Amino acid sequence: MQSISLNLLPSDCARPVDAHTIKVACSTCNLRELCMPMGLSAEELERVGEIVATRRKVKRGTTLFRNGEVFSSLFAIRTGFFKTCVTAVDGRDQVTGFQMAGEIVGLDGIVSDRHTCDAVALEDAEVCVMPFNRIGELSREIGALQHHVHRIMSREIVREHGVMLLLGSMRAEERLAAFLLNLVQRLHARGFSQTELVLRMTREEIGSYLGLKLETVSRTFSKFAEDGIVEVRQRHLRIVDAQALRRIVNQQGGG
Amino acid sequence: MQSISLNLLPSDCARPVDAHTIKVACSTCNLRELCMPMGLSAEELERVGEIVATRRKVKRGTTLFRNGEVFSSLFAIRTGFFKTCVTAVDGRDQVTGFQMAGEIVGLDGIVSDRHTCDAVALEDAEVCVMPFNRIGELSREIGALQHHVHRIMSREIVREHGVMLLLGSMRAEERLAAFLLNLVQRLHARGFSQTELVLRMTREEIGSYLGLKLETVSRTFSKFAEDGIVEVRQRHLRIVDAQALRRIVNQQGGG
DNA sequence: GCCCAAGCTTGATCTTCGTCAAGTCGGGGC
DNA sequence: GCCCCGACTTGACGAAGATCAAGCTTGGGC
Repeated sequence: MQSISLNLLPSDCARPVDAHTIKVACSTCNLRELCMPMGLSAEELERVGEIVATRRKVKRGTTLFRNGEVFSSLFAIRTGFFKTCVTAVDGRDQVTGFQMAGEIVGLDGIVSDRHTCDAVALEDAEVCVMPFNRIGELSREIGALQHHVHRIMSREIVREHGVMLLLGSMRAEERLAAFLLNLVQRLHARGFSQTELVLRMTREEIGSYLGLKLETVSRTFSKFAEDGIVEVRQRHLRIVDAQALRRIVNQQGGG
Repeated sequence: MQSISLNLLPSDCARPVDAHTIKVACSTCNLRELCMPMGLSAEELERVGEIVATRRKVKRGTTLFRNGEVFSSLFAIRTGFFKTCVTAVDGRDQVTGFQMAGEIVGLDGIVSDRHTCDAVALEDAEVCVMPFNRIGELSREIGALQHHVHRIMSREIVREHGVMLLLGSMRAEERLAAFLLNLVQRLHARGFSQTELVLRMTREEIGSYLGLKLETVSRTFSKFAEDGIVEVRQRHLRIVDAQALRRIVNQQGGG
């Protein structure tokens, strides 16, 4: 099975990169179609590429940003895997999403100029730092970029609607099935297997995201394994019967 | 359940309004500070006001837009009260929010040029129709408008994070307490009482939003009433002890 | 290669909320 | 003013998942 790259990192974790380097990097980046607007002229593509001010490496277990920190940039994930989570005043916290290469984090910070959640690397990662004022300036000139930014934010809103549906009306098996299908679909879109994956997060983190306790996540994995739907060995997962997962998600909650 | 209405509208429900009328309306609208960016020059304010192409009345029980319909405009609520809800393939649906005067609906449609949820008026309502391409054009020229649009979308993302926390980690009493505090706070910001309100939605709709069944919502209201925290008479609510509600929300889920 | 702690699994029991059922209330239409 | 239906309340019971507890697995650090 293909593992998501492990970026063994040198110590320079936030080095500036000159524009030329970035231009080349963006236009040759295989994540281009995930991060960048489509249908740009060569000149526009070059200018949009210059949005990326720096790269930043984030070690596993450390935060890219934290609740309360000043917001100044959005981040495009180049490599690695993140979770974002919000924390209530009483200390409870809730994983609000898992993000992988090509996805954008930091949108939560725009409204109040401060981040309102934490972004934690679940494996060593690298992100492109995109100063938000630079995005603003350039999207005033390049319509496709402006629309792209709007689409990214709207997509996040729609994704969260889906999570609300999941949390509000699905049972444990349905939630986990939906989660696995979503994860494997996104990995597949990045060239990974449709059937095998390595979970980068703990049972507890999955549980937090799905509104379940870690024991319930574990038991549900075991149930799926018994039923021959998946094979589970710790964080290594093989989806044996994706159709069964789809049936589980689409069946009415009531039975 | 409401019948599926096809917007059989009286003819004055989507009437164009000339720019002068709108300019006057927007600049005198007491919702201005909710809808419009702050810190604009008089000239900018006038131009931003021209975004509103038409007004549209939406009768109680009918939809402003529906899942699958082509997206072309955002809507600013002038009067009335809406719910938005998403529907799963199996027919389950989930209320994703309740919107009141000064709030913006339709952001879900940007990503795919189609709406992905329904917006239903819970009381007779009127909205300002703001064609999205016009917003795009003008925000290229007026930086404050551009930032305003970004902030509105980011605010929605952050709001949904809060709902995810609620759905993922709170118990029934905490959910309802958080819901009531949020509702009364938003009403208060619009000049209504801090302690009395009329619920525009059914117990079932509250339950859908909070991931609870209507019986649980009803029982929890009764419990709050027994404890002297609120007075409930059908949809009329008086909050007697807001501090108690805050304590309920902030207490750890575990006890 | 070994050790250890973090993460995971599994079982037993308890709690919360959902389900089903049987009323009651109240506002809109006549 | 009365009727009726949709909305709401309340009770009894059951099921899903939480909690508590005990033991297992494994991979990362030495």
